[in-house]
Amino acid sequence: MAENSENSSRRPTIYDLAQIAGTSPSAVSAILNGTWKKRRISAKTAKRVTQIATEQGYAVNLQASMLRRERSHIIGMIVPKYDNRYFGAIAEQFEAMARARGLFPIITCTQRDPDLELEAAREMISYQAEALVVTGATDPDRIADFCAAAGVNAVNLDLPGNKAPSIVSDNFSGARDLTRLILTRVAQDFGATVPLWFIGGRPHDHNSMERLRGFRAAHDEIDLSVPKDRIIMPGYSADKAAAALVGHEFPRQFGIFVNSTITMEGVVRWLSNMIDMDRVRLGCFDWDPFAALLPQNVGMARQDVATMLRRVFETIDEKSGPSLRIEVPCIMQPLPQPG
Amino acid sequence: MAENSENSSRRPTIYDLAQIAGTSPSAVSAILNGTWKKRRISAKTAKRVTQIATEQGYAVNLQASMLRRERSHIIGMIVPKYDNRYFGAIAEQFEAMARARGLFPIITCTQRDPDLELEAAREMISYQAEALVVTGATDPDRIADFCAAAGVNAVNLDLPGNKAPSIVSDNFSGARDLTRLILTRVAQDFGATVPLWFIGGRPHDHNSMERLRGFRAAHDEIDLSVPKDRIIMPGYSADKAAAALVGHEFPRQFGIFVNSTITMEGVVRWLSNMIDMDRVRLGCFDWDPFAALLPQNVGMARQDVATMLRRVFETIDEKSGPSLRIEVPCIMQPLPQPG
DNA sequence: CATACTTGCTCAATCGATGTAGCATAGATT
DNA sequence: AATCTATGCTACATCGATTGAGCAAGTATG
Repeated sequence: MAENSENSSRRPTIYDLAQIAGTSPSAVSAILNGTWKKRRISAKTAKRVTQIATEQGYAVNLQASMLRRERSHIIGMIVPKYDNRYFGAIAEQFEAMARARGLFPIITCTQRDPDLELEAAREMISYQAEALVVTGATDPDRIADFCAAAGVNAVNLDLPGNKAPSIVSDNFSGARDLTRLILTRVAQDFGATVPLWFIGGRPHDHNSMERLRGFRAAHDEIDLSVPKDRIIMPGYSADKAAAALVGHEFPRQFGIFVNSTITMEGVVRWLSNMIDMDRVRLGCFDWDPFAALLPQNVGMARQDVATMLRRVFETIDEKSGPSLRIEVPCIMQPLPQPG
Repeated sequence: MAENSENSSRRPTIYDLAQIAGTSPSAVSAILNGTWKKRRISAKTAKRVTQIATEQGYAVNLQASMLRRERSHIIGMIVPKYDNRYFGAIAEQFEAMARARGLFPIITCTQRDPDLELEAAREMISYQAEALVVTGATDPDRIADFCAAAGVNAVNLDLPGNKAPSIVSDNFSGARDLTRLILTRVAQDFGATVPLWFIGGRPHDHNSMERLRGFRAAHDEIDLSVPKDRIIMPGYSADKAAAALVGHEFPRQFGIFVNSTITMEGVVRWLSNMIDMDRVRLGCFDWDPFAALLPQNVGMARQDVATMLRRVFETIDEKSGPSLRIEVPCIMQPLPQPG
């Protein structure tokens, strides 16, 4: 319908519309941004200009508008990957919540590359983002420093930092509860109270450390000690997990704590080469709908994305200090025995 | 490190830097955007200004820069969801490819809401996006019209339209090949050459129609006719698929064509309530790493995201007409029998 | 009839970066 | 000495939208 009549090459501006309507650019601007009543423009003129704007396929130049207004309403988010449900849910819900607050969300996926993370932050600041949510950054403090220098509000999500407020899952409690569940199910199904294996993650990664602490706490509660060689931390990737498992000896029946859904892919791949897959019970930190359907899976610690994001927006609104650290409990999803 | 010394409230501009450095804003601009050699600014001045810019935590105001330059280098993408690997891969690879071409990618997730789709397109155009990739839109033509009126290049991805060039998977061939594979495996494992069930999708959705055509073609090849009640299209969602399956009667052994990974979730949920899950063989259009590990799954038709996106960028560069329709073959991933 | 108020607009400065045109000085060439 | 060239900058208009200030014409009030 909307037809850019003659000079179809360039986008129309308020000056073009003003010329066509026989009014001033100021009037057009006021009409199109809704301040026309306050500025005492007649309804008749308003209607005419609006009509012309539609005909010409006009869209404000937000570059110019924001330059003048000195408010961008842009909120940026940095995400490492889109390859699991957790970050997918974060991105999706962040967008919806930002929009609901009248903000324009910009999300960038930085592939866990520290330089790309900084580059993305710099770009978002250049686009006049008013706040930045830094999710799962490998080096959150560098980004926070950079934001602070530019006077932009930053919040860490998922991985904590020291230079900006941080919202993270309660990895300790989540891992402890999940470990308890796996221990219980191993005891029930295999009739043995024995230490579990821990697979995935990096030994110096904050989240892995907290989860390992929870894993240990659940064992300590029932006076089990975990042999060192049962902690296998070759990174999160599926390939590394699968490779690491191949080199290990396992008893006839055993339980595994899987540190992420990505790691879980590797574990399941390895598992599928077993003759008897019923030898294993496992639980996974984080949630995936297919992983939830695996018969060996006794439960998943699902991170509470909605609550975390609510805290993120609160933190931004309150302009909290860098010492703030909020831990959001995970939602335990015990899985029923199939069949 | 970078410390915004006194007036930490507002971001420094080239005028602030010029004042501190004792030069003109023009010089600062030239130095910071790299054109200073051409403009015969001395290396000494350049070094000094760069230093000051870093100290002050300066970042260009791209709003102002783009307004002046009249080129934004922004490329927008509209995506329906982030809840499966296909759209996750699209978003991730689109970002990487856009960046590699010196463009700034903006992605928005529109939740399959036609109004939100149009709203997002309008917003991206207002941000001076130079091109728009419209992925899986419910109403691509409305968006294409809108883009055309604003003089913005649009390309449809995944779902085709008539008002802009479209890049889609070759759903027909992918579905036909997948159907062949399931039929073969059903024959091998169950010793019977019988028509399959088709589950998921909407009867008037382009992709579903094409896949159903492929499904039928593979049956026709071997002179099998598909009874009407074996085509179950209650939408893509997992819940609807699970609910639809519950009401059906199935023989002792049978095969299913699953129309998407989301649908697959519902199918597997339903499956997990079966006493004997080995009664079924299934194949799924689209790919998911966990779904690939299910023992009943004989293969997946993985959409070739990298190739599709390459075609998208080519199409944008060549400013192709609305009649262009490119079909990209799927990658068949037959799955080995586990154990 | 003069003054005040209302209505319906227009003018012009402004946001920050860019780039063309041009100016001043130093050194080289005729 | 006069001209030319190179070097190293500065001045200013510009991109499009916004907004405080203000103007002109009409209506109401004293």
